[in-house]
Amino acid sequence: MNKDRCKSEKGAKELGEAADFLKAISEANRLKILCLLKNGDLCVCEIWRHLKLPQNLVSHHLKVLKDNRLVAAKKDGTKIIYYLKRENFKKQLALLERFV
Amino acid sequence: MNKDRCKSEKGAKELGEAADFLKAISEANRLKILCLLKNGDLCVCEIWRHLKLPQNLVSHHLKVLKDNRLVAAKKDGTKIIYYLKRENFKKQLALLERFV
DNA sequence: TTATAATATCAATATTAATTGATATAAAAA
DNA sequence: TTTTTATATCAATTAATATTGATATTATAA
Repeated sequence: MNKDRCKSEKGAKELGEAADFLKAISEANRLKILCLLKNGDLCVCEIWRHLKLPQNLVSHHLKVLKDNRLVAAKKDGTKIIYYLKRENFKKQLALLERFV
Repeated sequence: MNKDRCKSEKGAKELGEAADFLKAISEANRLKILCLLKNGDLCVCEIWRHLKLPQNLVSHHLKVLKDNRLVAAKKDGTKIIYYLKRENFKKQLALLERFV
């Protein structure tokens, strides 16, 4: 069984979710953000410093990651600290592995 | 060491490659093609039958996968049989794991 | 040889995503 | 209170990708 996962209806939905996850991480700058956050939480200005992109573009990429629940943010005074949502990341990876 | 992979020059190049790989597989129909091919090699017309997309669009998606060396094709009479390049797939996955 | 089946390519359009520039918000510092 | 710092949002533009329709190619079958 499970041989036809990619043909079933349920499979089609999960396959779409897996594709969404992949879209979220398939951009070099976002991949770099994830990579940076692996080594510790960072505020936007630090991420911005590493990426060498306009600040609003960094905000945009962070939003994509946040909308996909791969990162989350917490307030620290005037700064916003971003951190990895490792468990969601793993969950998505596990879903992906059912297809490829 | 390796703590700063995502900050180095070399890291940047590999990160771009990882992103390309992810782009190639981050489309639901292509993901489905990969999934179908896991269960065995298929000619275009069979893939086409499963995907329910126009034939030329299927050809397009196959080309994207082929350009990224995730699948390859061999001739069998009038048919073209596509098959997974498992070793390349694994290689790309391994590269990805260095970042995330 | 002509017709058909299987596949690819090409140009045009549509859709989606990234980038830019300007502006808004909120907290902290002066 | 005014200014500055940190961040987000919004609208406009550009760039990338997917989709469509038409046509080319190649091998086989009639």
